[in-house]
Amino acid sequence: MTFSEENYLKTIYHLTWVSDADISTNAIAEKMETKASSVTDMLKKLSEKDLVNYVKYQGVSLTDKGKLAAKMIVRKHRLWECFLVEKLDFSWDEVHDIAEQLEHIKSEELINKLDDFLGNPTEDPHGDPIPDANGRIIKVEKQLLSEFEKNQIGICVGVKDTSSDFLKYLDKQEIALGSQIEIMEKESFDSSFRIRVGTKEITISNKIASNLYIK
Amino acid sequence: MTFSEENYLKTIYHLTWVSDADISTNAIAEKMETKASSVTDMLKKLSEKDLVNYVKYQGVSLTDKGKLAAKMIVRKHRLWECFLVEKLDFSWDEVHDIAEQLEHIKSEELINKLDDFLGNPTEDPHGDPIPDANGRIIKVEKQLLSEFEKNQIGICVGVKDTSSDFLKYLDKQEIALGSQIEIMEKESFDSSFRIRVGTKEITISNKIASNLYIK
DNA sequence: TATAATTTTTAGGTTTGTCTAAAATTTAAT
DNA sequence: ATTAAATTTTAGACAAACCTAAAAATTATA
Ligand SMILES: [Mn+2]
Ligand SMILES: [Mn+2]
Ligand SMILES: [Mn+2]
Ligand SMILES: [Mn+2]
Repeated sequence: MTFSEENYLKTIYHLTWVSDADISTNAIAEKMETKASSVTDMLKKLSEKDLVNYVKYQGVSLTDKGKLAAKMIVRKHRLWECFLVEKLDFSWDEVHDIAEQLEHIKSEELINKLDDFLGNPTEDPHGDPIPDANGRIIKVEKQLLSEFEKNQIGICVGVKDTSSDFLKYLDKQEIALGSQIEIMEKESFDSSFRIRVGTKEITISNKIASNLYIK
Repeated sequence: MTFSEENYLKTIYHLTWVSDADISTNAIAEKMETKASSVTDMLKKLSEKDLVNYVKYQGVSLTDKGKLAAKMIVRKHRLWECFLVEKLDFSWDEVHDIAEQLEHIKSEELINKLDDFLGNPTEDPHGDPIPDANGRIIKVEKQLLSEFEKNQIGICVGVKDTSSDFLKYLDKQEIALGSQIEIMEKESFDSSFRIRVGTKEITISNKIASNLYIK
């Protein structure tokens, strides 16, 4: 399996995670910053290899084989991110691009030993679940902070947007995974929030609140 | 720089390490298990990028720029081998192929943090020197066991052949880096050796002796 | 439902790195 | 110094992964 094939599978997997329906050629092209015609070429190839169910003009979905392959790539990506943060002291906004490279290293033994070395973590530095060696995922129920109401209290357990910009903003506001967050006020006009993080009280926009997972 | 370009540079570097003279197209082709015509194509490209000095029909050598690039790849290869052996508990005969992949991961910060994490080792699991971040190498003088004479005593500090077969043979004979080796007898007929490793006394062929570095 | 807009596919082309076969050059052997 | 052998380069082709432009199919709109 080539890097390119792996990247397509992973993209289809991620798009399916949020929508669940069949994925369109254009959705893949946009996410991968490539052209629709290139996507069509690749879908034919992946279909040939029984990694996706593809019907011309009708969108695409992963086969069981394709889904497992995609999960193994995601597993590698997230385990490497853990390694970078926990062992090499990278911050959570620096690891994604390096993990994009490391996720393509081919060795089952390597990834399983890395998993053990890290103490078999179930979540990566952004709160996303790590599939085990068989592709099983422990799904933790979590809500967006934006769906919370006044006086509710929760723990920050994940981020939806994992861009460096957003993560650095959270660092600045001292919001991290595990932080306790209390809703002090929800402004009805713009759906912004006044929240308490630890001892500090701050105001965050709805856009921020829509990218923080709370439990 | 592509994987392929990096592999060519590394190969030229390794061939130069042993012979020092200009490297022939065929020598590269043989080492990389590819065709001479492919090598010619690549040499033109590397020459265009000022990574090698290439004169048609006359062989090739690395420029300073090319040599530094090659050293950085070797640095990555050997640091990853250290990581695999020391942190993930791989044995020294299992790490080369995985390191062949890992050496192409692009991130200066990653490799320097890995270097620190490992305690800035100067040698990899096979006794080969690890270039530092500036490309400097600490060369340790070492001789082949085959050049030793009766009654001499030394410490095994490296292997010339790093094939899995050879390394497994050494494991079986309980010869490892750091083992003390004493020449009990040198057979003039076939240049085989009777040696003592620790408490055990064994006979090794000249071929084995020609692949063990002693200090 | 006919037409317009959008999406998707096809057709044909480019780049990278490989190959085979033939030509050019160098090296070795009379 | 020729000729023969080996090495190296060139010429032309191919697969992978991408592209642009045009055609086909689907979806939305009047
Ligand atoms: Mn990531
Ligand atoms: Mn992540
Ligand atoms: Mn190696
Ligand atoms: Mn090594």
